[in-house]
Amino acid sequence: MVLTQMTTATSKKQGKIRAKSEEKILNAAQEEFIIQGYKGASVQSIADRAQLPKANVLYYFKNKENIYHAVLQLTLDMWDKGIGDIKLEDGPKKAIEKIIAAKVEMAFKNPNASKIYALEIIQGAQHLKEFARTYQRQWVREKAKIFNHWIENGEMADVNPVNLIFLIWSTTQHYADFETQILTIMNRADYEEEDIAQVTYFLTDIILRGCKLKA
Amino acid sequence: MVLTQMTTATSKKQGKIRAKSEEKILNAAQEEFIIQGYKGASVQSIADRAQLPKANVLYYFKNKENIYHAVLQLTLDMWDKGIGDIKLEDGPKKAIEKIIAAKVEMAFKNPNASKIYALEIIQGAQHLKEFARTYQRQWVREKAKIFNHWIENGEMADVNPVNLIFLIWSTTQHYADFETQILTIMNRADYEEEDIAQVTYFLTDIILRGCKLKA
DNA sequence: AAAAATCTTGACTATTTGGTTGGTTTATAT
DNA sequence: ATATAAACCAACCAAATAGTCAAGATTTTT
Repeated sequence: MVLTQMTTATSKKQGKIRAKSEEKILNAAQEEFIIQGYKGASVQSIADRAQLPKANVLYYFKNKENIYHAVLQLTLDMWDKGIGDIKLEDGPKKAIEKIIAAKVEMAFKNPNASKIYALEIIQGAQHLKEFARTYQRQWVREKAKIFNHWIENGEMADVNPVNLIFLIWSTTQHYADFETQILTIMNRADYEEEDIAQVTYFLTDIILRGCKLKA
Repeated sequence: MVLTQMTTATSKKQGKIRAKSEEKILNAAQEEFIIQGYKGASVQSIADRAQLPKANVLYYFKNKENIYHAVLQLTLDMWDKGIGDIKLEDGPKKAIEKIIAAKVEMAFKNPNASKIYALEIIQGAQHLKEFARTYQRQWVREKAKIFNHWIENGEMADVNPVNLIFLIWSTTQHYADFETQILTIMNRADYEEEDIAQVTYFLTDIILRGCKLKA
């Protein structure tokens, strides 16, 4: 399933100039919205970061709200794409490994998407339409059902599947959202490639064991 | 150890009128800052929520930045107070139980503090002074050392203690920060008292087992 | 009860900012 | 080559908003 509500801005396939400008604007906007917040990010600051005059930005996107919606849409698409899907035939061990690996990868490779998403939710999901807000309910229900099957079958520990999903989401996303804090605590300037493997290993190890899927 | 940089606003013990007004303002401001962000929260909107004229708000707090700093300070104090401390003599099991219980309690009882904190960190900790930014490094180092002792002693699984602390922080805080999403997914209007116990049980159970501290 | 300190508030100001306009330049199609 | 459409952009405007001020009201101190 894919989120399909495209904005006018990103839907119509136009010339490559448009595509390129829109991308520059969207990237700039994403950063500004994270750092300054929705209200704090001025169209001028987005334009500056994108190296375009303000009027040009508003030529491609009718108004600020539209820019934000486009950014949000990209974020949701990414979330949707990056979430590891699981199937009954995977069995619990492989399923958990898959979800964790996918989520950690996404957190490290695209922290900004994660941050935009987190900001939006923390602030009350004001800009998310009903559809996007409730979309995950179905996803969680489906996956929970699969986990329950494994639990009833004695293939894993009897833990609440919904909480388990939250646990995996929160721990993985944490490395993106709280990047600033984590780097400060570890006294480092940036994440490195190895961190992905290290974190994936740590989480997989402890969670699998927590689910009685590992000695 | 306590964060001790008090703002002018909260430090000087003044009359009860001042105390009462400041509290009303700070509560209103906390909500506005969460919902609207720093820039988006207008002094007028804070005043409205606090049921005071704007000029009165600015009489108690010189400017908006000051209001925000006071809110942030309260948040940090709470974080500091609410974090379960652990000691070597507790042993790993009790220590983890204590931290989880303290953090879950804080997340459910004071979600707004958690949200303000999360917003600040995600946005790059722009308003946190160096001291506050690096404060937790020491905390984490200390606790990691204790965990390492237990690990070397064979009292628990060989998991990375720093990652373990992040895991506990993220999972517990998640219930506060992503309240909106969690309630939507669970199709509920509000958290209830039992949720605290349920979540505490779930997390303690799975994490203890993940650390080989439970069958 | 008078004086001093604290508190309250409407009115005003300077600045920032989202968005518009209209004219110019550049790219594309015929 | 010429016409048409797309892209560019300086200058402008109206609304929102942080912060000031000065005068009056209330509380506290002496």
